[in-house]
Amino acid sequence: MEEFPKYYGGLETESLWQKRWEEEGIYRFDPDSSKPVYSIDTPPPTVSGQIHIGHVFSYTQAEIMIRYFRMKGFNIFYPFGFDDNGLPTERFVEKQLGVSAASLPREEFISQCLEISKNIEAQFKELWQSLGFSVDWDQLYSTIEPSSRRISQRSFLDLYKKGLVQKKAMPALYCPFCRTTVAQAESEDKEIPSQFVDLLFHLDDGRELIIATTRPELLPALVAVFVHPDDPRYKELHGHSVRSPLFDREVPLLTDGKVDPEKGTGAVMCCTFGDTTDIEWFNTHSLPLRQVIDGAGRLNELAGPYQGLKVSEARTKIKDDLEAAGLLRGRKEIVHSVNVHERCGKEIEFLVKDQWFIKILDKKEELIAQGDKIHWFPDFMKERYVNWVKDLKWDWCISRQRKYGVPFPLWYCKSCGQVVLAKEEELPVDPLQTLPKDPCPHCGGREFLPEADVMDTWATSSVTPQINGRWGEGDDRLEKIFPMSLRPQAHDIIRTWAFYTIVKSYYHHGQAPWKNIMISGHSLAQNREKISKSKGNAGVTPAQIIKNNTADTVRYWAAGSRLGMDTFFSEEVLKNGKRLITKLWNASKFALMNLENYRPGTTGKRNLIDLWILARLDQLVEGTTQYMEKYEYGLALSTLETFFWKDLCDNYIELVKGKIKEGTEEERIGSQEVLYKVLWTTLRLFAPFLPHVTEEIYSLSLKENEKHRSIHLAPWPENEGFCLTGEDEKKSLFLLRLVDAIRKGKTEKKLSLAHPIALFRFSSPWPREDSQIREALPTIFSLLKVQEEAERFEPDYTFQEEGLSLAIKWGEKEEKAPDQQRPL
RNA sequence: AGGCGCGUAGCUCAGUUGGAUAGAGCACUACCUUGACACGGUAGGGGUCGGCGGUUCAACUCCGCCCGCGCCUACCA
Repeated sequence: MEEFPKYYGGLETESLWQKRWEEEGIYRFDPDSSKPVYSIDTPPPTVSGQIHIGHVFSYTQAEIMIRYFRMKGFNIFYPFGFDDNGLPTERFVEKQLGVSAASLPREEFISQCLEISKNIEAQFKELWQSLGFSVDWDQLYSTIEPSSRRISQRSFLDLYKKGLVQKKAMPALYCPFCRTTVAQAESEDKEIPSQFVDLLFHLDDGRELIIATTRPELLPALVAVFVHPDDPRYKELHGHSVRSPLFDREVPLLTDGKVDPEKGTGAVMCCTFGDTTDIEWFNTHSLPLRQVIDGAGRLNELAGPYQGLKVSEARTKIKDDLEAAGLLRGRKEIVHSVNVHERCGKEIEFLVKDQWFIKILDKKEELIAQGDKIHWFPDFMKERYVNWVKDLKWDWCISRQRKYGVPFPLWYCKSCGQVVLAKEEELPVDPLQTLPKDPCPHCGGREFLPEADVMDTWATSSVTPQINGRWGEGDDRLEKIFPMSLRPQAHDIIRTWAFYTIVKSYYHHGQAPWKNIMISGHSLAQNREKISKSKGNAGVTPAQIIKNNTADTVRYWAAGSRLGMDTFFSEEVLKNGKRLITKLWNASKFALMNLENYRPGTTGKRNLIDLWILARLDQLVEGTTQYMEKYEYGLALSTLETFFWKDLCDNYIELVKGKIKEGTEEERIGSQEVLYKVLWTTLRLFAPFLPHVTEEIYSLSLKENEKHRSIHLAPWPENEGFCLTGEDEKKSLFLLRLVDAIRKGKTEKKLSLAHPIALFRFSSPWPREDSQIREALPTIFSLLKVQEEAERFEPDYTFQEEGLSLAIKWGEKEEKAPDQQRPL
């Protein structure tokens, strides 16, 4: 056994172990192993800015579980990846460089993206390593690398051949600022101040009609006016037409039950398009299309004199002109919530564009059924998935009018206009760079137009199981790892990563991508708000927090709440973690001191105290294992912590000291064997949570005997069937009560726990000469300095409760020699 | 407005299928340097379990309504 240092090395020790784990490759996936495979589909973080403590919270919880499964004997496939293409990365790079993508040539912009991504990815990897993550870094992937692009394009071709993706012109969410369409998942709500204005319209017979709107700039896009069919105010107007102010266009007055008579004046403008209701009416009432906003967010020729103005400029100008013409009858300041693009915060418009859509709306039932086949932890998170799918209003639009991303593998034939797909062997292909080798299969044409859009970033990051499984790349990796065992992620991305990945796996393979999904909560900022890049409330960086506290301490914090629950970042909890690590170090050090003359494997005589801790240990193994099986790492840890601190340190280790020092050889070996077993088991139970300190203790002590290369490759402890029942159990608990009672006596009399007890007697429900109790007494007397048991004496202190009474005569405290006193 | 979750000691959180005086850590009080650990130990104070009603022999736990907070979705006339 090596020398056990007085103090634990903390950060330095951690980085040494991180390096050794990596060098020795102990977390590598072994494709030839006969163990059952456990594969993890880790969400590739988006390269779009700095990582914050919330990411650490979520990823650490998963990592703890993965360490558990490794110890349970699984062959772990734990890859890591980065999602480094698409709009999020583009926006990030634009910000970093202070340029817009449009102002740079495509090639140059892409090479800038790649360079900046590489830097960020290096930082990510360093951070994960500094937390001791047991990732197999040989499996590292990025969603922009050629094989990922190929698989992403293969995914598109497969969907195309199955008729699950189609190009169609229909209203889509469009961000004029980013100049691209976006998916429903990329829009979010934002409270924005606005003005509700009353406009004066005239009916065809000259009567007046007031309509309230927040978007007067859409007047040139007016296609109808709606009222509620039962609204008495407007009953007589049914069938008439309405003339719009300023633009002098005549549109029909129609009725629809969706109109809320309470809102505004109960009469509504329907423009193409102001909101989702407009789209609905456009479809249900077959209205004409009048699109006045262009891709740059400016009004077009349909707006007449307002052509070229931005939406916001046009809004002001049109209001001013209406006012001047006496057609604006009222203004009301309001704050309303508006759909904005999550990446830039700018208002989203609905524009009709020719876009590629993956079919969702007519597959909702099947997609919900797939979600149902996955085990969700915690189970209620499934509701969020189901609700999201149920409420979807759009098919999944995957066209992005951007530069950096995976291109569509197709061209359009110039003569017949048909789609010409790339061939499997050409992938990955950039249609802007190359042309089809063969003539158009539809008409034999030889000239082609490339599809210039790129795919939505999620079109790529939704195929992570396929990327990890090298789908279609000519080996059997996919069969080995798919469906993947676990998807770990936070609850905010159920609607994106989880949803899209389920869609893709179901469409490609007819099954859900994972067996289990664990959904973690968020780490909240001090004011109970979600931490997010846009709010800038992330606080201290994770790297700094680890530096200040060690990785094991940060992991302890991350494990400190139940799965799925949001938690605060808390210095307090970090402090507790540090205390635990120190205690673990000290307790191990002391246990090992007491094991110095013990030969592992030998057995001796056990007393009731030994049997009690073994029984508690089995309960602990049972309890923590059950919690881990339910992904309740937090409950497992707190059970473990309570056992370690209360049962092991405060009681067993204290009690066993005397027996090991003063007992017979048989007694000594009996307790040493138990102590060894308890220490080894406890360390392994702590290992997934505190991988560094447990590895360090293990390597300094038990490794010599246990022989596993790392504690993390040792098996998770099993229940060995120890338990105390009947009288044995009652007697063991009695002995612990006896210890408590004596401690209480000393404390009440304000004496040191080491204060000698000159004379002592006690009574129990068992005969005086009960051998099991007798055997355990020297241990207790040694700890509490009981010098002599006596029948008759005048006590200084007595204590009595059900089944236990005792009497004590205090002894004289020995003065310590000055040289024995602890130096300051 | 709908969905999901949360509301337990001053703070951070446990309390698994309803069952005796509701738990832990921090903080607080008193005492104790005990042979690993004062980043320790022993004892103690502190809670109308968000509110109201219901089911039950029994409710922190189940049901209904309400209040507060968070997240997701909807609401742009």
